[in-house]
Amino acid sequence: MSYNPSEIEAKWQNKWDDEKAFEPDDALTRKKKYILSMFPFPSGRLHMGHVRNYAIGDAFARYYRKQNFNVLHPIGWDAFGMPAENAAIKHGRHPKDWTYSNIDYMRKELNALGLSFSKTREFATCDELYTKWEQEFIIKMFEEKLLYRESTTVNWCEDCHTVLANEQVEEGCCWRCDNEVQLKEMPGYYLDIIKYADELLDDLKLLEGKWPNQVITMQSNWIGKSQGLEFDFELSEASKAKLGGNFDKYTVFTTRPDTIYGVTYSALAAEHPITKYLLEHGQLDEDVAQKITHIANMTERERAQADKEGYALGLTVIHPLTNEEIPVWTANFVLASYGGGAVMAVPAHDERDFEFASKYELPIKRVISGGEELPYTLEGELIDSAAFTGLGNYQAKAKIIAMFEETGFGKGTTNFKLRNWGVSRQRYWGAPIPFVHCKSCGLVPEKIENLPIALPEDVEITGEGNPLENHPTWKNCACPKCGEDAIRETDTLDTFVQSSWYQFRYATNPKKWETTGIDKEEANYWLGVDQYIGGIEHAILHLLYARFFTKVLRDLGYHDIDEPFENLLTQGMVLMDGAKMSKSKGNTVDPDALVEKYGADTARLFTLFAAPPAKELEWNDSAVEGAFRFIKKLYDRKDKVTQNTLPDIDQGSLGKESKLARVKVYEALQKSSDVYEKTFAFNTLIAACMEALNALDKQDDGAVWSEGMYIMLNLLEPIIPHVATELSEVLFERKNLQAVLEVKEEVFVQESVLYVVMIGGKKRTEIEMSPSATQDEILAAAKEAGAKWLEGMSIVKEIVVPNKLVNLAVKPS
RNA sequence: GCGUCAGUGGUGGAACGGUAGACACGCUACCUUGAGGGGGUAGUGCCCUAGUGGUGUGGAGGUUCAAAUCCUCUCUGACGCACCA
Repeated sequence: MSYNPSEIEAKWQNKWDDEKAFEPDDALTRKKKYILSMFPFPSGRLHMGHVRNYAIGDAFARYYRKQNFNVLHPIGWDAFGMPAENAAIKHGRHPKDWTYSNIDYMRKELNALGLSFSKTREFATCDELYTKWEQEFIIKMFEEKLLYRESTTVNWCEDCHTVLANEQVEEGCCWRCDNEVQLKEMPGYYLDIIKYADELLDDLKLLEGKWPNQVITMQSNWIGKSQGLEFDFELSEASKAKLGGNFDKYTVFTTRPDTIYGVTYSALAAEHPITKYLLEHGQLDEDVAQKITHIANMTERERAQADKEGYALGLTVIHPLTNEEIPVWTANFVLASYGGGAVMAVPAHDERDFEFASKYELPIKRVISGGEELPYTLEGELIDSAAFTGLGNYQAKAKIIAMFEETGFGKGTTNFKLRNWGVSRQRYWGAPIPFVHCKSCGLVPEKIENLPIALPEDVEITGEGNPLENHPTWKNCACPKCGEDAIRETDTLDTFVQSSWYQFRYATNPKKWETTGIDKEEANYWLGVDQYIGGIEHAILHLLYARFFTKVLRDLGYHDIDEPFENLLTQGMVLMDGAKMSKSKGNTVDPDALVEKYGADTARLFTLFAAPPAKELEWNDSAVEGAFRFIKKLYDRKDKVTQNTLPDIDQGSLGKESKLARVKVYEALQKSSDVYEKTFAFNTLIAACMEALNALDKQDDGAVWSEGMYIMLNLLEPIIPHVATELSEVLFERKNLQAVLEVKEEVFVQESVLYVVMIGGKKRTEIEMSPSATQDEILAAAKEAGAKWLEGMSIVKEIVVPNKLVNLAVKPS
């Protein structure tokens, strides 16, 4: 019978369902592996990126199951989010209906790929039971003051009608719709991720060698820790008077306290309270005021692209060390969101300060020696710096900070680029933020026993505003504290909140889902995730948030885990004609059609064979055919097998080709643990199996064939599970899939060893030697064989690499 | 500008510092088939005077008996960050 993938695949998918083959043990006694591929958004259909992601994860899960681990390999749905609402607006379907029917369809698609997911642990993040626990966490975070509500300038996407977190702004545009982001002042809920910035940064060390370097560096840069000095500039008396006595001083931050004697001006952001005061009280010339307002209305990105621009504010401050009076300017390069929105400017040793000072003819004073031109930003000795003159600038930094601390004028401090995570979204299809606004009690969290605060279903979604705002019976409620009339919060949580803790939900036994959010004992057993697989695009967003949530939930007592994802594999994109597959470009391949035509095993084999997982995968129709051909060949060779167990083979009785075939088979077996545990180079493991099959084909010993298939099917089962299980069933009653296979070293013992003879570093000839040959014998044979190239030469050095080669270093004699 | 990663045949890609190009795709020739498809055999980095020849892993140096691999510089590309004081 010839290879019929659809029949075989349906048969085994049903059988696996019946056998409940992929559920982890409830008992937490065996060694465990938690294998997780990032869960999908239920967009409607699977794409090739999903196939790649889940093929990789499934290979790990099946491999470790065969190594006798208790394996948790779950799947779920990242189900809240804008596309559901957009679909509702476009097609008039309710987001809930749209989402759950997409899930039903995509579940079937995943099933057709033969992925070994636990079926009992599946959930969607829009399930009310999931929302319930999430809301509990949010309330606990509020109680611990990790969640707060505040009105600030936020990133606003007009297209999506919602606020965006800093991490969701890419090159000044919305991460989802690419619309330009605007600035807007409005209230919102924030998670104090900065409180965990140090731990998030330090613990990156624990991930070295286990996460891609690139991701670690990106996170480290994003957190952006810098250490320096924070001190106050006292305003001059005249300036205090000008500000109506409302301000005495303001704080600045610098990472270069060693240059403090070179300060020639100070600059404030357009949004700084002092700048604002001057604007609001008409203290500035009208055209200057207009220009400053114009700057304030620009996004950070626009300002970054603009030329340096600033205006003197007619104020002065006192230099804390020299008591000089220093002019205060406002400048478009000073960011309101960092370091208090005010800087000391040292044009001699900072490029921005220099550019600005040059443009506005402000004085420039060198205080660090070195180099010829200004600005000079490298190391050097201090000059013209009072008692610190002559010190190296590195040493001076520490001394100046110490001096400020002693005198109480300032202190050493740390600043982060990381901003607190804004989690409120003005959208319907998300988890409601479980708070109530009460006239007398203020902001009040819901009572835990009232959770979940579920979304009302009777809403009309038009795209104009948040439907929760227009739903009186939902919006109007009683205050959980005083019982008076109150208004429910209508903002919902960022969808990244749901994906920040799903790894803990899977680890909690579904039997407890009604009564427990995260089971501590089970979380401690299953986590960290032993292998996490997903796209590089989450390097900052999801992976940073999930690390943060893990630490917060730990501190709230839900578990004792520090890092959620032990090992991370970031898969490359799937490309067609060099470009990312996308509907808009029309260069997609439909996984359903692929499975229909060739079967799931071919789809999986191709995606794992065509490129190593971390690299981009270029689509190639002919290579898919090639993968199909290999499976077909493997299937056809079942007739070569003569025994239904692993045979004992007398190596001595075999011909040369059979011996070589055994070598290839055992080389593949040896490679397998390396691939799963270290290199992840599935492509080379598949290549090794192809070599083994090619070598088996060159001989006809039934026992060698039986042994070869027994082992190869075991190795290939994680990759092409249907056909490998089918053949294993027919040939070996699946005994080969239960066994942990051992390498037989005697297979590698050869009667003769081929040595390459190199003369002067060039390959010249080969010699065949007995494995017991001494070094002298090998050298003698090499010299004889290479006599032709040794003529007129004298040997200066002789190298013998056992079982590999001889290198004779020569020079003309 | 800064950071990370990567540059190997026509293509995807292999190579503990030890025979560069495994494996696969494509291509060429031949065999099988009525054709197509499928299968099989042989060949396939480049150059030449065709050899047990020369050369070859973006480029230039270096370390080594030996370098795609290690070091220095440089070029190119991808991704990320980007006035962070």
